[in-house]
Amino acid sequence: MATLRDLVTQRIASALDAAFASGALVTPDEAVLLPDIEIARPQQAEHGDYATNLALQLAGKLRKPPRDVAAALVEALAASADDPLVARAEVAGPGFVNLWLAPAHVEAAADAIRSAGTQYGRSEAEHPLKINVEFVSANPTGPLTVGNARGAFVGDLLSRVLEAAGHTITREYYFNDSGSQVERLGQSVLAVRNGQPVAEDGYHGDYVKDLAESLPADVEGKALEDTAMGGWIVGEWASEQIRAGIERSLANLGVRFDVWKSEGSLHTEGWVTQGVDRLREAGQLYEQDGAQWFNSTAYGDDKDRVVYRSSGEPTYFASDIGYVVEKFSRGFDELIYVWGADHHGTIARLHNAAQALGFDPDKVIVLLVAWVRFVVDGVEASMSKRSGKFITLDDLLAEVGPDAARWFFASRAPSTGIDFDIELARKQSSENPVFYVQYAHARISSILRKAADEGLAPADSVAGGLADDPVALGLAKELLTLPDIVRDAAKERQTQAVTTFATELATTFHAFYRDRRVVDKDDPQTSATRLALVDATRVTLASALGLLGISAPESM
RNA sequence: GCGCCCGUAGCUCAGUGGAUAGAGCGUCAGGUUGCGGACCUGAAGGUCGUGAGUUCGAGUCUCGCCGGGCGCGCCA
Repeated sequence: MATLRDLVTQRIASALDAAFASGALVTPDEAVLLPDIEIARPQQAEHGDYATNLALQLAGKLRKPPRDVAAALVEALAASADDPLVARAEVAGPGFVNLWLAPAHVEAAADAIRSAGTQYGRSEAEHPLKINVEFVSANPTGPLTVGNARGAFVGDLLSRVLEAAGHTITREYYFNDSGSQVERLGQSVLAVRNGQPVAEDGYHGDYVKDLAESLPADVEGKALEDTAMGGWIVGEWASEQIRAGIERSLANLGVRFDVWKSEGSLHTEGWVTQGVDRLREAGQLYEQDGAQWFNSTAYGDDKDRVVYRSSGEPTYFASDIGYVVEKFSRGFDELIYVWGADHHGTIARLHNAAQALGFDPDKVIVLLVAWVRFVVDGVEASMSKRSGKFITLDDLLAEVGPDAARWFFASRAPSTGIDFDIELARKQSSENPVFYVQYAHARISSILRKAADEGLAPADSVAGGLADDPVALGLAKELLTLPDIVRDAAKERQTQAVTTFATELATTFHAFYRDRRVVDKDDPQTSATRLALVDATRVTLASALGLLGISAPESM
């Protein structure tokens, strides 16, 4: 389904064709490559509902003053009051063409919002993709911290936006259940259970004590005292307990994963071997000092990378290679990795390996999420699972709730660092803009209840009811931009624009509410139209919030 | 040393190359004989780190510099 911006853009494109056909615009002797038509919503109302800089871009190529080109475009648009889409067009400034939408179109589109319901804002993708989004992927050696959790927010929000833009998403959690850290975890749990001190490089958090207390006398039928493998056995057990706990924490946040993939399974299922074999067949694998190296420098890396150590053990990178092969074997068009910024040094080798494996490296997309620093009383505090000092996702959700937490992360670019002060978060949560938006939704719900009590109902259609009221028309126009906002967000792979939209829409609604009486028994016809408009606003707010996984309360 | 990220109002942050750079919080001054005051109106507050360049037009693109962060392992 075409968005409003699509419709206006198409309209300008046909006007441009008409201008050339009529001779109003003429190309010089040589061929002219026409620019893509871009339109934007101007900041100022007097600049129209949409504006295009097409004439400015075309002027040089056509060797004609920008305002003359703009005038030819306006002429070709031949907009008039009874035009179905564009009611007015004019030349402005250095050569902008400003457009005003036809009220009848706005009214019809506002009606469509209400019939779309919670699906409003979603659109079909021109090229729907099957996308794998891998995120969080924190190893299960301790609860999720606020730092890990940022990836959970970013990954889930991104997935939601991509889904709304018409793509099919698989949410995936990748974890390592077989490394030496698992053994260390097991030894730490055993030490606590046996009343012994935990090794310096072990795990010290309170959760280790909890695990020790719930540790059964034997795991998988193996008594723990009489085996040198106790660390491993207990480690695997503890790791799974923690993984299940992480899954519960994420569920509290409203994040669910379609696939939990362990690194070990990539080996046992043969994907790593298959991937490395393909590199060897491609002639990009060689042996040196007893180790197997990937020829990453051939693709621009600053050094080659070890795949199998001289001990014969595979590296983490070997697993990555196998994982790329495994993921593409499931038919994904794109792989998105949400990684902590500290992993940026490994992006090049991943891309290079994908290319050497015969995949399009542009389909392997790594999004970096900046650090979250843990600040106490304005001073940075260390946060590590080993030391046991950290704020968990559960702590955060207990303090501020999932809605405020989601909004907090959704409204910031993933690439900017965050100093996270839990005291400040607690204090500010009541001032979180999310409540401002939710309040607008609750207020509308209340208005609709009040209207029903008084025997008033929203009109089936607002047709003919908005044109004469600039305040109502302005609100309606704002509702219509959500699908374009969502589509852009998916394209940019960022979600801030959705929170900005929701905040601005709430502001516009509150102003409308101040200036226009909605429930009015003395004027039932106007009241019915306004109730319909307000209901469309409610749907739009609920959609924008729902898109971010945030609730839209009927009262608060 | 090399690479990546960041630098916008007092604070936290938005800002697809476009017209007069915005929001929330904070500060100050106001607003309710009508539908939710978790609201609204107004004011103060900016050399967009800095210097060049590209462009009709730069917070946005390119290069240099300054400041902060993170990487640079046969760790994960």
